[in-house]
Amino acid sequence: MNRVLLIEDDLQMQGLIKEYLERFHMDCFACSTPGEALEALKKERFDIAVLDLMLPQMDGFDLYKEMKKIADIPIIISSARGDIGNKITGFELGAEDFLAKPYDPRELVLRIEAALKRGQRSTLYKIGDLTIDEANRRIFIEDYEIELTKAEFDVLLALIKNRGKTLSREQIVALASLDPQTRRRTVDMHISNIRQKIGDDPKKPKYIKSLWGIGYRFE
Amino acid sequence: MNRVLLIEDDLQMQGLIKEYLERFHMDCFACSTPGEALEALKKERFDIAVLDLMLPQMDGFDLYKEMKKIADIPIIISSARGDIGNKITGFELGAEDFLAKPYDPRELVLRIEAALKRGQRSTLYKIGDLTIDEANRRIFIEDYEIELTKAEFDVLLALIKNRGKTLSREQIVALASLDPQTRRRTVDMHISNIRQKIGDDPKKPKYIKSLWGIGYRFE
DNA sequence: TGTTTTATTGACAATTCCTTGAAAATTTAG
DNA sequence: CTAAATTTTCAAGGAATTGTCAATAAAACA
Repeated sequence: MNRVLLIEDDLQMQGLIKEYLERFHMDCFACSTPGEALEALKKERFDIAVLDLMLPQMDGFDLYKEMKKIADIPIIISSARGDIGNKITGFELGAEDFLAKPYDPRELVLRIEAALKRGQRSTLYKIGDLTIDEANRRIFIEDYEIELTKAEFDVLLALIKNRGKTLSREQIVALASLDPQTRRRTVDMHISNIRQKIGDDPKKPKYIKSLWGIGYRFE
Repeated sequence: MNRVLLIEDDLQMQGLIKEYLERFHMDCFACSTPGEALEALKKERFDIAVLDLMLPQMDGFDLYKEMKKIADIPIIISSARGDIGNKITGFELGAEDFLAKPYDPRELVLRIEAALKRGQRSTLYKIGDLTIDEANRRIFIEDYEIELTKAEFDVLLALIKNRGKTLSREQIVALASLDPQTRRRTVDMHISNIRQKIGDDPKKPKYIKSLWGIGYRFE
């Protein structure tokens, strides 16, 4: 059962939404102040949060940031239309979704469901400075993105998924789903290009080690 | 019967619109000055208002705010195209809908009906200069509307809803609910057209990036 | 119906990537 | 230490992909 943290200062609205969410089999914890929200977030596990930006004690944007620090769950922002104005938008803030008030509770349910479904985030492999986002096919090195070609990405991913294991060139071709006719030298070339792009020196490699006469190994 | 408050200083236009609305079974109260408008709003109930921004005695934006204070009904703003310019858009102000003049009275009728039926307001995606109004299927770039075809809109929306994610052409077809038989090259063509219309250069794209051998990604 | 708009497709150029041979560098074996 | 084997890298050629024009088919519209 999905747990929803609802932050809404209008108590009437709060009750209505909570009722709705529960009718759709969601466990909803509702609160009306930033303090309560942060408290709850520290103590309990939530799958998603719905945050009304117009709160009294604390600026909604600050609360958003505080929440993200405590638990990195998707946050749907709601706000009276027009209040956002020239300021930063919910999306720019990184919100999962954005709803203008007044909204239909049914729509909120749909958006929560969509966000949770979407939120099946792709696997991240983090090794040293490297971060590999599998489904999105993106590579970062210390927060800077590195652009790899299709084959390079597939080779690197195969190595990382089998890190610690020594792979022959033939195995790499198979694991990376390259054209089965790919020659051994071509694999070398891909490795060379990858090393160059991620800044790995073949002589004293941090990531991809060459095993003389055998193949390569990621470590 | 729906009551419409029309604020329009061009008396000829005013008469035309009023006549149209009444033909479509709407009760229309027309006025040509801010004073009359506020007066009417205080005294009578309206379901929706249509406000022409170019009024003499008072700045249209101020009038908009005054009206919202008196009665929080949806307000459709009309304005000579281009007059909005760099300023705040009708949307940012919180307008229910926005019409560039000159407009077809029939379109106004449709939009009023849509606004009333909707009751709740549609989501806006704002990314950089782009604003996408999902329910109204309209796209704005720096407050100017861009016209996309159905397929183009659906493709762009799919990309935006999955921004940051790398999508194959097949995924785009599915996410945009295009004809499942749509060929890969057709997707390219849609992307090309979208890019041209939103002014995105494929060589150094601000919005839609091509991933060689993989697909596209919105960022 | 005829007219206009939109989607699709082929063609071609431009671009990017993969492959390959060979030279240079490195490692291993004798 | 020298020679052979292997890896690394360069650079060029060729293959595949993408961008876009223009023509056509399909669809929407009046």
